[in-house]
Amino acid sequence: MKQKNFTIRLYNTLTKRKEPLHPRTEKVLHMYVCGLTPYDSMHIGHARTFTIFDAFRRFLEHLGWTVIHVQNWTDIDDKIIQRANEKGCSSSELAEDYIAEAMTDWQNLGLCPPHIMPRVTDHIPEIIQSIGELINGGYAYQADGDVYFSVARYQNEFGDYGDLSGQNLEEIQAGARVEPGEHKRNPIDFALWKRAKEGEPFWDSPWGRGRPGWHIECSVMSLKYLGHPIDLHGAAVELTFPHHENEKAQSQALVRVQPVVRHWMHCGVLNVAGDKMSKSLGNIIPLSEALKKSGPNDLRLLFLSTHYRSPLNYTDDLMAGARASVRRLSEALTQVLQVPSQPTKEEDTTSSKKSISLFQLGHQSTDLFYQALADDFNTAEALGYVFRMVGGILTTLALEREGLSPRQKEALLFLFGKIKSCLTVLGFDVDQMVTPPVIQDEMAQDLMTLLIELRQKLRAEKLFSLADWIRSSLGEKGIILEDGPEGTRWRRK
RNA sequence: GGCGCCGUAACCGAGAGGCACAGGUGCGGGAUUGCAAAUCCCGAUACCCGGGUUCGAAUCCCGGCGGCGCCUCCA
Repeated sequence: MKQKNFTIRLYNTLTKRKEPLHPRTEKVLHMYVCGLTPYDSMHIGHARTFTIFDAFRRFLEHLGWTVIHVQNWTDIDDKIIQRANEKGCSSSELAEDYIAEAMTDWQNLGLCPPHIMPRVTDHIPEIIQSIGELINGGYAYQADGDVYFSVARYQNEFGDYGDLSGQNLEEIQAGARVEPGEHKRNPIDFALWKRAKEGEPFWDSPWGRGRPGWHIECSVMSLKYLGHPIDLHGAAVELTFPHHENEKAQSQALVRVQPVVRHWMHCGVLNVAGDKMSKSLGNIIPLSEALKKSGPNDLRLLFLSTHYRSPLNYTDDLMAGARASVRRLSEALTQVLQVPSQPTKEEDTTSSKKSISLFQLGHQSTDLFYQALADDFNTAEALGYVFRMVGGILTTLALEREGLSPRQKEALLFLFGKIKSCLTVLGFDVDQMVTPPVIQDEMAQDLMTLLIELRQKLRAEKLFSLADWIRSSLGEKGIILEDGPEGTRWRRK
């Protein structure tokens, strides 16, 4: 698979079209993804966004690309300061705590760590230097300890402000506001440097004590680690304006390359039962909370079963559906693992034909799988092809109860390999799907085994009411027993 | 109000001129099962509305209606 040469087409927010992904060096993608502002726990909306970029990265890597993945921590900002004040700790303590927590969540979700995760507070000198350059270039001005970016001045020279978010200057102008205490020449100008108020954390700068504005950190850090033009810049759509529009203007003013980002990839937001997650609605679902009920595979399936640009409306039913889908995958894969030890029957014309069509199913579905991903990363369609292979396996196994021919066995194992490979490309943990559940506590594990054996003995004695009582009692504890031909297995509900 | 996205079965969700075989979840019937579960088979239900273009429209165009996002807090 590594030698496959696909043209990868991806919707570009800047041009509003699907375009071939053209990195500046062939098969090397410089990818910057806007990361978290660590002022609170990571929630499932973040998880969706990061899962999408994680899967996209794995897809490219699987095709033999090198992806240089940079994702920042915006570890100083107004929300962090406010939160730290509420909690009575310092901004950096607060940020570090949430960064540590997010890294754990990140791992639990099964995400590849980005190669570089720069913190804003580690880049203050670079940021100050860049702001200085913008002032020298005439793109920025000081006002009472603040430094603002002059959109009008930028627009004069580059003429593309508003292109990314699809707005013209008048429209932006109409909506622009000036906060009390700001000294902008023009309401659409935005802060590069904010003067520190009483009690706020600060860094010394040529313009006095303060901290970076919201957008400059991404310009500075993306350029520092990725150079330019940056091949792909990603985040959720809601960052398109103002964040990315402003970031793009600053970066272009800094390096005078247009476009400084070749491809903007934005994914849709996640809503909860129709509403945007917000503190006032109290409907924020922390990732750690979601991971208590569902495994990383379940969440990943949920996120990838909708096209990345569509909004995703999270509900418990939908989550349960995703969990059931993963169970179907596990079921099929687990069953194939038992194929080698199943009785073999003689090869004949029929079994040979059947195995050929299974091989075809595998080849064709895998092909379509990659094509779907190459066409604007359509994971929803791609997963459909995986499930076609799953159907092929389960149907064959159900139909050939009395035995499989050698070639049929081969074909099933071939499908297993294809499914595993496809799922791995998207970042699923296939090993976890085929691993029976374990109990960490050894004693508890022994008791469980004992209970199952006891129940088997009761069933052998036809003491079904007792056996059923054990099963339903365990059911109340969230443990489901399944009696199959190979014995009884258990799983968590 | 401006800009953008969207409307496909009970639900989720692909498809973008050529028969609605996507796929998943759920539901009904059957097989299997001591009974369940799991699995298999069969089944039901869908292209928001109205015009237009076309031999042919879910798909393209126009107009409605409805929903969502952004419009300086946002992943």
